[in-house]
Amino acid sequence: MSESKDESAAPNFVRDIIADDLRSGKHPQIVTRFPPEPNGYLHIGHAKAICVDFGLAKEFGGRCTLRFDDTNPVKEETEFVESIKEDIAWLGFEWSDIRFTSDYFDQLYAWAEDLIRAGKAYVDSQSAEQMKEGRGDFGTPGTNSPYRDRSVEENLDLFRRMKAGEFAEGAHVLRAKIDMASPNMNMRDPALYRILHAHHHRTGDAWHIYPTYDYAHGQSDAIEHVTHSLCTLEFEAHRPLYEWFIDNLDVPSKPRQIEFARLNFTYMVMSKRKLRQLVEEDHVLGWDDPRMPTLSGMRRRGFSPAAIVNLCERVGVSKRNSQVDVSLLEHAVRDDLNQHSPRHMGVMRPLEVVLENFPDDHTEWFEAPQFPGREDGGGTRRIPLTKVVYVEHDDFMEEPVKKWRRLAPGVEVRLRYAALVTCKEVVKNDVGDVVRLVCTWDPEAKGGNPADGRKVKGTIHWVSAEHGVPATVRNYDRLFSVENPGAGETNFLDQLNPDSLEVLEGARVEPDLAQAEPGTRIQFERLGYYCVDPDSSPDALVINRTITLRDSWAKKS
RNA sequence: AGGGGCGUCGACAAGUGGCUUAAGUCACCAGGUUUUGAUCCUGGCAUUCGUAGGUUCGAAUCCUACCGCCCCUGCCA
Repeated sequence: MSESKDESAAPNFVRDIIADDLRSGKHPQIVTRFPPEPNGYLHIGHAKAICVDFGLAKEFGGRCTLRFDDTNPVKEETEFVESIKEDIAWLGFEWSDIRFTSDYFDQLYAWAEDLIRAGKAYVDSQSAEQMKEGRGDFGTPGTNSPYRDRSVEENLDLFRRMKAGEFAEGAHVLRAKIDMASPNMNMRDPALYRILHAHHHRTGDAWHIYPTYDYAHGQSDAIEHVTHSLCTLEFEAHRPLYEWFIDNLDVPSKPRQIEFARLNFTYMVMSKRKLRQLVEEDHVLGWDDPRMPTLSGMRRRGFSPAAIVNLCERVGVSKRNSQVDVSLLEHAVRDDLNQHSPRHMGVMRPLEVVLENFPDDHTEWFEAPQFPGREDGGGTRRIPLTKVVYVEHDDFMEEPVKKWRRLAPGVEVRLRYAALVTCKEVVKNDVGDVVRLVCTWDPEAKGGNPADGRKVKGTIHWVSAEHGVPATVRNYDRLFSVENPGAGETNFLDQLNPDSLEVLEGARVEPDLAQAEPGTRIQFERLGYYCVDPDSSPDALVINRTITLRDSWAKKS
């Protein structure tokens, strides 16, 4: 059991730390937490954090709590709480508890008074601008606030009145009394509480002061007995402060903060600001637009949770700022979909083919495996062949290039699983477009196996004109056309890929797809992986292309 | 400028003084199988670990200096 786990789990420094702590007996069991701020949708970057936080807890038999970091009522909404829960569950993880930092507001407040009584916090009445000036610079130490030496009594009185709502926003702020000359800016008397007369999504109007992230996070971890508080690199400089609170307060446990690099991909933007801009300025159709790197977008696109979890394991955990090649994501998606998506045929741009020697009004049925690669075929589906079929327009070339293995005048190809046909005639319209092919079929080669054993190189997909079901297919491609959207002086919006969405209204697909439920993931053979969109209905199929199959032929040409 | 991090193949990433004349994955290249030009299989792909010195019988791993990149001056998280 543990051996197979070791094989799949690549070593990383966080795993090492946890394993050491467990081995040494520092902790009998580990506790982690995933602490999203409920102010937006989760994206693929969060998926990595989820895999690390929940995944490591699961792997080592510990627990992970889901804690909404709701210390800023002006930015947070309940709507996001639900979508975050849905996304985590979709990825397959279970939280041991759901908590909110706001659950701890009373305790946090009590600790703040403790700090004041210990002479380690004070109410500053400077303006934000004055505080900024007093903070100094990277090179120069800050200066103490003129309010820094207020008495404990005065501080307590002021702080309580802040809490009671007696002051305007910005009038006062509670600060830790640490060191205005610290080379670490975070230690120059950081703010603990600010006055905010805002309605909180959970505590309503009960509070007029709210704790800052720095003041709330570590203590919340301590309350939950978190052993390993895993976060991203930008919090590294906050760790001394995190520890200062833990050391100066009577907290129930001593969590350890460990930072690791966030996940970035080529051809993507991940910042909340940019994602919001894409949605609000209508560059995409919403937060769950299949081109978005949000988990809801990827879900709608057809990415499977297993693919995303596998990807995170492949990417690993380190402290290096890095940007992962999207091809790694694409590989993870194809790898999982290849194993789990039943095969079907669908013609994106239909070209009519008439089998002239095929009996009129006749339907020939064939059985085709759902998973041709598997030994047992993974089950079968039935597909009808009729006199008129559609093939992919791209699969015909009047003047074939060298090494062409598809339809062309005089050439014989296989209609996958069904027949061998030879192109006899090309019919064009007034402007010279090919509108129809007249072919013959070999009645002796049912299923596509020639009686004489002759080699037929090309196999193409097709759909019966009579039985095929019309569908709208939405082909998605990467949202940006450059590896680093917005790098340097450029505006990322100028680098949107104009072809990120292509809508095909006239596709025809196998009849057994007519009743497919939204969310159904399939492969259209020779094309790619697809997923039935939520917009789909039995009389108006809408299918999203998740990702194409690899195509070494297209690459060559 | 001060502080905190990080630099191993095109992209991720193992490795923490000898079993490494540096794992694995993606990408890429070359073959094979194939009723998906898919999958699958095989082979190739860093004499070198940011650079320069040093310690050592022996260094990607230790020391020194230098170079580069990222983060930090919100009453955001």
